[in-house]
Amino acid sequence: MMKSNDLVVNKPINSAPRKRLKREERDREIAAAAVAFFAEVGFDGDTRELARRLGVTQSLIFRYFPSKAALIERVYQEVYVGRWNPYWETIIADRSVPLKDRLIRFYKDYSKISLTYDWVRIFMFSGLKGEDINTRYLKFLRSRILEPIAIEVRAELGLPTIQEIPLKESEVELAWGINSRTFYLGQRRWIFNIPLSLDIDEIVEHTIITYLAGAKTVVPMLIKQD
Amino acid sequence: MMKSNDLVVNKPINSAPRKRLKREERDREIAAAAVAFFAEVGFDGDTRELARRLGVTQSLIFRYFPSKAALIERVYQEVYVGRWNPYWETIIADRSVPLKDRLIRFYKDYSKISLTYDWVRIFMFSGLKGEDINTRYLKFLRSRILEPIAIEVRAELGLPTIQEIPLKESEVELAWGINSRTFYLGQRRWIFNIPLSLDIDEIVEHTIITYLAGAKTVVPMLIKQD
DNA sequence: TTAAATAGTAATCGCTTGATCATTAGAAGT
DNA sequence: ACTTCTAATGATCAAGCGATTACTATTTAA
Repeated sequence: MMKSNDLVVNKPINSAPRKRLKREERDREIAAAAVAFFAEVGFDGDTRELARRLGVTQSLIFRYFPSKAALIERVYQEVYVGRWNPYWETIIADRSVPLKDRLIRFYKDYSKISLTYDWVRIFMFSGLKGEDINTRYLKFLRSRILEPIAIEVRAELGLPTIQEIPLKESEVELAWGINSRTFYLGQRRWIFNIPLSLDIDEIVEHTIITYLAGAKTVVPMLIKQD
Repeated sequence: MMKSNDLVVNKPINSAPRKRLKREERDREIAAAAVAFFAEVGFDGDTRELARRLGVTQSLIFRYFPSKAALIERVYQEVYVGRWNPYWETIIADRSVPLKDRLIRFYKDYSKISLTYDWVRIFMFSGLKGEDINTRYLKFLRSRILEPIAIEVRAELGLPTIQEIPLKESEVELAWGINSRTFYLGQRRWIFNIPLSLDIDEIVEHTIITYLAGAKTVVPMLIKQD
């Protein structure tokens, strides 16, 4: 809702001297501002307000992006594609390190990206909007991270390999638990506004320990079932 | 976005004979439709579309609710307040039943409410909108469910009571784990559109077993720390 | 110094949307 | 059947918003 003393016009508030940036630089500036802006107010946020925050006219945005939808698409690229670190996938599989340490290391690092204000909120806003990029991202996460974790747990517990007994859905489901646990931290912090009294790193450690303890009890049962 | 063949007028599509309901009945009908509608499209959904789904004119909505904000407030009441079952709180504390069974029983029942399409999505939409009702709800949940669970775990494991050693933040944090785990199921199903291949009841059981196994390992450590 | 190229602006269009109000019509009481 | 009450309608307003276009100002190259 607007306050009555806000004046909505089509130009930036500070009539500072017109700044002329190179096309690529302005492009990045708009994209970055769009990520922050849409993360805050959602994708229904209007382009005039975004322009105001950039100190630029609203029409300029449409000289860089053909439509608001295209701008939003760019935001997805920045957040989903641009922040994935392929090295993560190798951490999980490195059996020269104890599994517990691998998991803790990965999740601490992954949390630094995926538990930021922008990431958490963009992820939820786009999900609620029905964008299939979320679905694709989660499928990617499953195949690159969760299934590998479930496989490593088998090895850790001296259980049959997936060649002998294929991975059960419920084993992957158990691994989702870590992910859901940490992501929920981000939601509490950045969506529900409940400050976390404990350090995230500390919670990650407890989560991994809890997961491994649970897996030790549950996984042997799971793979015996039909 | 509108499709060009949609015709937006200010009257219901089927010009069926005008139906005249009692004030209270229409009130409930609008509120129920608003829950379903806003759960689907978010709170930026427009009142004309809501009216169309009700088979009623848009102006009628404003004869029952003074503003859209008031209608949304009503939606919160329906979802947050109207669906809480006070009996849940007694299940947790009933020591005549094994803790594992109590937890499974509660979470299976709670899931039936809080993992519905409407509930999950309204919860996220209102959270992202910055409504403090989410914060209040989660504080309520913490005091009525999570802290009691942490207390019961102490008793189950034969550990000191909270009179002897006050409840640690990290013990409550561990209990959040169950909740985050199950809520994430709802999000995967109703927001990210990933169908769950396993029965929710089954996942709840695994989650409780995993939690209790983890608690057995972790909680004794936690309460020894400063 | 001048002209071409282009980053940026100001104004405006057309449609959407919350909200209002005078009017219409279905039901209840007599 | 007639009157009264009020649920529901239809038209309309004003503000908001995505998008377009003619114009302006700043670089860059000749």
